[in-house]
Amino acid sequence: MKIGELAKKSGAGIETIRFYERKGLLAEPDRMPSGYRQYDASVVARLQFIRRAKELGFTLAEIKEILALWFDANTRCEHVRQRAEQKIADIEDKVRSLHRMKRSLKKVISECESQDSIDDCPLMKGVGNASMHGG
Amino acid sequence: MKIGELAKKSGAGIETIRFYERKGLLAEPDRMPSGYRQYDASVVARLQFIRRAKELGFTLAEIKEILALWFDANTRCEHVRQRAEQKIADIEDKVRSLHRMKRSLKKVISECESQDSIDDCPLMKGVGNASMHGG
DNA sequence: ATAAACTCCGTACTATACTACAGAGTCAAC
DNA sequence: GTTGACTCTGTAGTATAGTACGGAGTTTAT
Repeated sequence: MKIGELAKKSGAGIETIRFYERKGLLAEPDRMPSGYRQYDASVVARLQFIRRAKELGFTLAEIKEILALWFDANTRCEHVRQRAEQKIADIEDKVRSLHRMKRSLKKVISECESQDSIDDCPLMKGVGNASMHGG
Repeated sequence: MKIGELAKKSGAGIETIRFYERKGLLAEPDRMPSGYRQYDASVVARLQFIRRAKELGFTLAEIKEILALWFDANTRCEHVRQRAEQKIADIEDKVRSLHRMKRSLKKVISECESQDSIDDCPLMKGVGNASMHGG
């Protein structure tokens, strides 16, 4: 498939795809005789993974690392394992924080109904109560 | 406390604190007669919350919204509830994706040991196997 | 009193992650 | 066989989120 179709299927822009290639997040694809880039279907999933990982707060540099883990696994096993375990720890950390945020937001909702005090949120413990209403 | 102490306690830079003020993530603080900004302890937690939320992939604009939820709760209840529920749904989505990533990374580790095939990852289903080894 | 450290405001610079040209070549349909 | 859509490379511009001055005034320690 050509770059335009890949862009459509993955939801990324054409320029973004070429940008990722320059940055090493996508391998340099085969070229047609004309010089046009030629992609196979797997790149769609790879681009969607990149997008999702970005939404989760990973930088392109980190995503590049994570992607590499899948393809280095056979080659430099022990080193890769350590990096993968570090990434898992990072992820578990993020999950815990998200759970805390979620619980706090639920509290907001229930207090919205009961008009109780609002500042016993674990993350937001007294998070500054200056007037932001309308900033 | 003055801005320098706040910076030290929160881990944010002085310039960053002023930047957040300009962006409306922090309320304009009281001033001393000299014009120096005067903060109370609660702002430390607020800044730490901002940092964590950033690591979780929220933009400053989103963080501003989330922060507002805690202080708008009394005023525009029903509207706030809906926004809070949307944020919770976003968060649950992020958590699910992180769990998937984690499971995939664990698989990498176990396959690292067993040398099995690597591409039955839910997110990474055949995520492009062009040679990235050394990019 | 005076030096060192801190703060003020405004502007300019940086890094990351795109996004948009310009000017040329290629392919697909009529 | 030409029009229009697509692609190429390279460079330049944008948005977000800071970060770093410059030149001034303020506070603290000696």
